[in-house]
Amino acid sequence: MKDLFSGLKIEVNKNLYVKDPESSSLGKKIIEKSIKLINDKGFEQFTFKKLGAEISSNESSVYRYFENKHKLLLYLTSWYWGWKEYQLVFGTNNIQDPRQKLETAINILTRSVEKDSLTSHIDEACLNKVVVNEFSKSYLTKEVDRENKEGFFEVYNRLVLRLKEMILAVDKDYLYASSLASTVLEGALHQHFLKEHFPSLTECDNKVTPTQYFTHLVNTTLNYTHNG
Amino acid sequence: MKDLFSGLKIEVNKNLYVKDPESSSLGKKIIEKSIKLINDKGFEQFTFKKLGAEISSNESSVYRYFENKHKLLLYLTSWYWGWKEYQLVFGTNNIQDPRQKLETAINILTRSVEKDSLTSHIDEACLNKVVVNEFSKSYLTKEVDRENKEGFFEVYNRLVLRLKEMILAVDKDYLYASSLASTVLEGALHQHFLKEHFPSLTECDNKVTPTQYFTHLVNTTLNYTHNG
DNA sequence: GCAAAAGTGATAGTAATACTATTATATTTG
DNA sequence: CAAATATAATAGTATTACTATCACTTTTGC
Repeated sequence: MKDLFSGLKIEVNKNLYVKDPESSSLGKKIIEKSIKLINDKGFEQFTFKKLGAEISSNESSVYRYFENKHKLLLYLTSWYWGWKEYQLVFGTNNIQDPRQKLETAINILTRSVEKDSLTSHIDEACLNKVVVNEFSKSYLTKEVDRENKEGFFEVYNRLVLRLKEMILAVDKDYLYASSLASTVLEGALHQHFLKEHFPSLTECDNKVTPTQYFTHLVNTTLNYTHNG
Repeated sequence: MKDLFSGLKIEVNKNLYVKDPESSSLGKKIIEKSIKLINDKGFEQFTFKKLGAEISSNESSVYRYFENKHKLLLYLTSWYWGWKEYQLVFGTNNIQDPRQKLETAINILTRSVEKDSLTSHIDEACLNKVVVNEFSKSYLTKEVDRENKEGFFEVYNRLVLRLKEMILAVDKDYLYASSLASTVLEGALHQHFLKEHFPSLTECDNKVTPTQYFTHLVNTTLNYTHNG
């Protein structure tokens, strides 16, 4: 995986940051430590002051990179979805059979993230936990429409559309391809969360994965023979 | 609907409030106006000070009913799920055919909420919007395990279990009944949200409902003929 | 090699939030 | 009608989410 991606920069919307954190070592430290700190404390208890201490600097330095913690969260989650998008595109592009392609896509998009480091400063497994716990908070806001217009959710939108196209390639008559695609992406985060905190609300555990569940769900739904 | 429920009190966990808001007219006003205010401003911008002004009282009065706004949100969402549970139980209890029963359940749990007032002070349609936008924030916290142990999510847990049982009644060999049940409940909120803010990520709109999508999804999945 | 520019770290300050505490007044109830 | 309880108002604290300023350091461009 590493070789495929080395030297590759994941693009996020430029309005999410004041100064590109990838452009300096302090910026990279901000990204690295913010992921750990949000994972440790939760987004509500995470502050730029605490982050400043963590990077042996202070609040004001962080503000030079990000306007506020909401934008930082949008940056981190956009990066995550961009990273998933690369995995999806490279992982499926040489598969001819639509059914096989879709199954691979679902695997990539719903599996747990192992330590598999594309970049030295981003711990993808930790970022995955942050996404599971905090991604919803990035769009469940009163500013969502304006921010969506500004392109802050562009990567995520594109990812759902890619999955939708793969669903339609398997069954062009399926009526709910977008909804199913968004259900798989969002639902996978949710099942991973339930696994940890509400085990009675899911079959997923150490042995059963969200990937198995969603693969079965999509397969049975698209196998259904339509009338006429 | 009204007749069935009149005089019925929806039970929520007693540790969610300091003083039962149903026990006084000020308490009812707190519930009534908090729903509207959270819906207007979003949970992050909602404060007890603003709520105090709204009920022509002040902050300190609100604190006598609820420890903090997080507990108030838990109270409101628990009430909502309790209300849904009554609809589910009364709406399905005389249906014999498991398939028909499940279809009715999905309809009740995924449909949009119309003005249909069980209580004078709770606007269920408005509360439904609050649940769509804010419910996730009530459990995506670092305190979720402790609070779950305390029973703060009891009603929701029970609702998923009820739906799970109905799924198993249709197909006792289906391997992912809990996951499917939690997907339907959570996914319905999500599809309603997408309909409003990310229309390209869902087929749901004025004509297609989340209910149709989930009914189709569950039907096709449980219609699938197993090998052996 | 040096001056200018840019980046960083530290401190101070503001308005708002999320409370706690106290007290006076109003209302309920035994 | 007195005692208990509920409410309203005010004040105060620590923290948050910033903005502004300034000194110091590092980078860079000629």
